[in-house]
Amino acid sequence: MLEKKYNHRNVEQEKYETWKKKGLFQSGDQTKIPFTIVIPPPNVTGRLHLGHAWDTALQDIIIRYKRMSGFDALWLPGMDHAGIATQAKVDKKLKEEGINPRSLKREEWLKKAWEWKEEYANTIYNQWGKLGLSLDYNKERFTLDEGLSNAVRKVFVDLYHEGLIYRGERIINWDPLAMTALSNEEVIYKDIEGALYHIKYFIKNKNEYLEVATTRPETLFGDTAVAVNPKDERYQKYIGQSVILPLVNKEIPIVGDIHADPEFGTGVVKITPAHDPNDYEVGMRHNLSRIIVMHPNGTMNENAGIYEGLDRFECRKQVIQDLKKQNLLIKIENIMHSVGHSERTDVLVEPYLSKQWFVKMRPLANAVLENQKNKETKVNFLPSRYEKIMNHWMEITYDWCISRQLWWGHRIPAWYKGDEIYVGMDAPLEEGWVQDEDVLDTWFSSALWPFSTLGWPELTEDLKRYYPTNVLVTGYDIIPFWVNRMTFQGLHFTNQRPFEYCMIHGLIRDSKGRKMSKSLGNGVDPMDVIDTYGADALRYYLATSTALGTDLRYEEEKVKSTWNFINKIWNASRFVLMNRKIDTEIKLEHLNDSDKWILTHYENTIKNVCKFMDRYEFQNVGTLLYHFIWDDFCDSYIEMAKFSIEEEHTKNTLLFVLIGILKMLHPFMPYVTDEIYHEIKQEEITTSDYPEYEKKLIFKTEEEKITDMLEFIRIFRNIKQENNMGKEFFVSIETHLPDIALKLLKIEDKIAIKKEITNYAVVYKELKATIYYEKEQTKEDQILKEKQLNALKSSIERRKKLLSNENYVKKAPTHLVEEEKKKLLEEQEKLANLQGKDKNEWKEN
RNA sequence: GGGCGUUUAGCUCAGUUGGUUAGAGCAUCUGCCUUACAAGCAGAGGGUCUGCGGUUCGAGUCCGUAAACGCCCACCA
Repeated sequence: MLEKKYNHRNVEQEKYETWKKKGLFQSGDQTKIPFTIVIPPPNVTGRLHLGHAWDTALQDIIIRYKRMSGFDALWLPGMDHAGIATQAKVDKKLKEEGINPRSLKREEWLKKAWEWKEEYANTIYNQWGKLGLSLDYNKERFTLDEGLSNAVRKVFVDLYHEGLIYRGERIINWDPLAMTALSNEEVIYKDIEGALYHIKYFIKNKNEYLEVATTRPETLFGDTAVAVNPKDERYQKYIGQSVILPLVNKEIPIVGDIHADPEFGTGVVKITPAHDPNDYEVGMRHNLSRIIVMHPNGTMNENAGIYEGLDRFECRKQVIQDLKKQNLLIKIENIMHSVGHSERTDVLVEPYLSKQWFVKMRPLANAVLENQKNKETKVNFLPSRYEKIMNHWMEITYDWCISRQLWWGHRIPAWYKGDEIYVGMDAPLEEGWVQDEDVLDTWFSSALWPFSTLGWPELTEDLKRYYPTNVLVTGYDIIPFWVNRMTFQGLHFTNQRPFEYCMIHGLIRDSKGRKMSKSLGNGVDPMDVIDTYGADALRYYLATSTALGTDLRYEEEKVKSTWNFINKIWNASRFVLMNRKIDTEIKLEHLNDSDKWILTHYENTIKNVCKFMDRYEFQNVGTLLYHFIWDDFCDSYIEMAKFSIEEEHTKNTLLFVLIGILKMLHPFMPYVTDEIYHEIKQEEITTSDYPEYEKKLIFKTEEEKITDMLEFIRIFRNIKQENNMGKEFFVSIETHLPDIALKLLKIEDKIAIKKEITNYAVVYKELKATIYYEKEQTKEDQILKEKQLNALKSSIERRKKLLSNENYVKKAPTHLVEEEKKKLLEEQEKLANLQGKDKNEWKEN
């Protein structure tokens, strides 16, 4: 028997290990149709946050539903090595231990990194377990494991030979703290306060100067020209002449280039080809030399002369001071401008000329755009608007910088010998080749995740069976990093979309709508929530509280009320089990009206729940189940069942419906449903069959009868309560009322013959009764009655008007018109009835 | 500059292809310890669905327009 109180800790304890031992999450039943989800591999950088809990809860709900619906469900787990993020954490830890991470040999450092990985992977296993995720651990992968590394090399080598990967010197985004190149996606633009420094660049041999405005004066050591717009009448005459670069006293040309916008600043722009992407282009057009002025760590190099060694921002201060001294600084204009920051380290990104590896994006992106036009083969986004995000990215994307100056990652399979380059799966056999020191962007391997995890490039049984995957679940913030890249790599290498559907959820915010972040300290640890309310409550809350694709404000109150809901289920189950006839099969026979009523509601619930489950609209599922369980099953049916609890049909109906409820709830609340289900059956609910809609359990007539009766009861109670009746009243029943109504209303001993005292009519459809109440009617009572009458009258008026509208009668669906007519008649009768009573009263008074 | 989203009860959110008098949770008010549950039961109050215009017999829902808030992308000397 279930414990008296629902205790989530007791319920959830140790269950997960049992499930795993029993192999409930294993895929592979060849007799079934496969259904696959690959988990978005969490980074091995730390603990899972609420966003992970949400993301994985959604996936677990889908996979459990599919498993119960007869699919060979595979939910493939795994983790991501998370190159730059993990390396930063490992370095930080080493520094805390007093070790300079760069003083270690690569192999030594990697050993430390693997130790870190093991530790954090264990944390994540633990958290997955707490969340109750039905992952098939037999298929688990890690982005750095051998198979996946092989897939990464294969992709690199193939793209290289197809001309879609190349090595070149370009302006890239440089992170001076992590000392690595970044992709565009890893740069976060933030509006910060800055300044536009207006500097005099004197024209050679003249006492004239051009006013150059720049936000980064420290880069002037790399200036190799100044540019003006060739159409700018102010400066045309200077094109071809030279200016003297301040502080450096070097002569550099004045060029005419459309990049200079006459409207912006002074219309004169300094050109620093090695430190700005636009300047790089200008430099190419005018054949300018490229001077790098910084070391990789953001300090100035030898090209900065006396400023060598200074940090870039320190140098900026010095340069400004020195320009001021030489009277070369015209003014400092404070501006707000957006500046790129490194996603991981948050330092200002430095545009930097550097030799890196790139993926040539245009052909790959075009293939995606083409494929999205084909309804049969495209990736379907849920909600569909997110497709535009991907398509837009595909339209504007440019080459992807994939090399990273890190140790933690897939080493680039390129070897150099002098000027020769060799790219291949393995090192060349001859001596003298040196492998590229760099590793690949972590997203390069994640981009292959849906197929590399299934054994690609080998054509394995798993790949054939489970690929393409059915649905990918992730947040909208990950679309550019991951979804887009999986899509083009999947198309290119497997000729198929990597997933049929891409289900997008939002971000978790705090109750004030702010992003959860470490700096704000408003983060919520899902493990704390689980400890307080249980994983079941958290999962149900996360999955059902918001529509697909929109953000979620975390509110503890709501988790708490979900806990109450589970407690309700727990208690209802206790009631059913207490009254259970042991060891009998459930046979739905000799049903009474209320049995038929709940069965009808139950079947309709199944039908609608399945509809919404299939569309992944869990919010709607939540609403349906909540209403059905709490209102219909608990508050209505169980209350009715109490009057026939000794009868077999009642016991059977209770148990039958409870089983279905547990099954429908199971994907959302695996723990508590498992616990209760085991009290009923020996089998596992996880692998049991999902309820199916059965039309033969729909009883329209009885359903209507009980629904009307319940509504009648509600009206009756309302009148009693509104008039503060207490127990001093009598009732005359004027039409047939089911016995159960008398029982529910507790009026079996109050039936009386008509009395000429204060009375109230209770009318609903065919059901009528009059309550006699031995109390003088007060003014308030009369006002109340008047109010009721007026509401009724206006409703009748509304219906009359509607029905007299020819267009409505002609064009609206017939059943609606009929319904209107019926309601009108009912209300008119009710009005007549009420007014009749009123007349009596007024005669009395 | 381009695009997207949101705006519904005090708060957080639902609202299917347009169809009675717009729903839920929490909060509020009233009455109840009724033997599954007081973390509960029974009942109630609370909304000009952001504004304006249009289509329609009928608009929270479709179209146009404006505003507020938020997000994404691009540019930024």
